[in-house]
Amino acid sequence: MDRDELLKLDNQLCFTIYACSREIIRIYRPFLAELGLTYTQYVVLLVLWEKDDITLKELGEHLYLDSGTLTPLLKKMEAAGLLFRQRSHDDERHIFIRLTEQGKELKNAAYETLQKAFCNMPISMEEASSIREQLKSLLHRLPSVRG
Amino acid sequence: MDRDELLKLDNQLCFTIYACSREIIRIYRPFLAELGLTYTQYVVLLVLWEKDDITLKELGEHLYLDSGTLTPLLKKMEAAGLLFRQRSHDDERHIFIRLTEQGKELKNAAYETLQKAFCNMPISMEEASSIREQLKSLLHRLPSVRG
DNA sequence: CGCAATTAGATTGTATCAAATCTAATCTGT
DNA sequence: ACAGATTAGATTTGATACAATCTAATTGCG
Repeated sequence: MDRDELLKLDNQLCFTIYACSREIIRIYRPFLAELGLTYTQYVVLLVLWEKDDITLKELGEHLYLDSGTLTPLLKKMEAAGLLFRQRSHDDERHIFIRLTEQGKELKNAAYETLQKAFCNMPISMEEASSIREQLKSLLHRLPSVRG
Repeated sequence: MDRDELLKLDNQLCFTIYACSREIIRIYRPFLAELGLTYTQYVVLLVLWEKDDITLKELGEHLYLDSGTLTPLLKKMEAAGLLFRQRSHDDERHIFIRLTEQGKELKNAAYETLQKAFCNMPISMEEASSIREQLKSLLHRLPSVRG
């Protein structure tokens, strides 16, 4: 590909993914607002609903986020009554994150809300699934700072 | 799909795109730093290298970004000597963005740098192109605040 | 043991993003 | 002409992201 072609916005996979990410989150935003959640708070809960009582580090590995992002986010969610942050007795360097009852309860409302949000997405389950698997394959191949 | 399946992080197209976006930008970051650019500054230049002398609004339409993001970004790039911001004489509500010679020059270095960056991506041109077209198709179907 | 290296998390500073609001300029219908 | 609606940008505020740096705790090894 020549210079001008390679540098066209339209030919950039990275930009397409970047733009898609922001536009999809924009669509989710009003639905998540009904739950009182931001998008990042929502994905934190997705992890905890699957596996509760994990360390901040493990949470960050699932989400590809570091402590600089998670620490203030989790403090806000703790203040909102969604979860607890508790240092490990064995090794005080670890912080364990546990859902409150309220945090666990929210899963039901989230399920209803997310179904509505998905209906607003002009894409079939099959197409979504196909693109998702292709991107997951790419994501797992990418060199990571987390090894 | 039942409740637990639907709410699994692994089954979320939106999260996969969101994580991919950040991880790819992370890979680009050190390469762009060689050019003295952040990722957002780089995509602004991609647009201007294709079509110079456009309004802030048109720039925002290409990038899916609004003035709240672009105004401070463009002021920083103006201060860095990459572009000029100039109000239209005909309609002073419009700001035209024009590259400086330095801004135009940077395209050559960016081409070299981006080739290097792409070599670091564990993906073939064909696969990248295929995923890109699928995501562009989705992106163009999404309802937009910009109509 | 005792010290260097490692590790987890917190903090700080910079750079996005986006919703809401504001100002100035232009357009529209009568 | 002119009031009301629309439009383009700027500003403000709040929420991420992330690199770099710091602190405290733990581990590895001679």
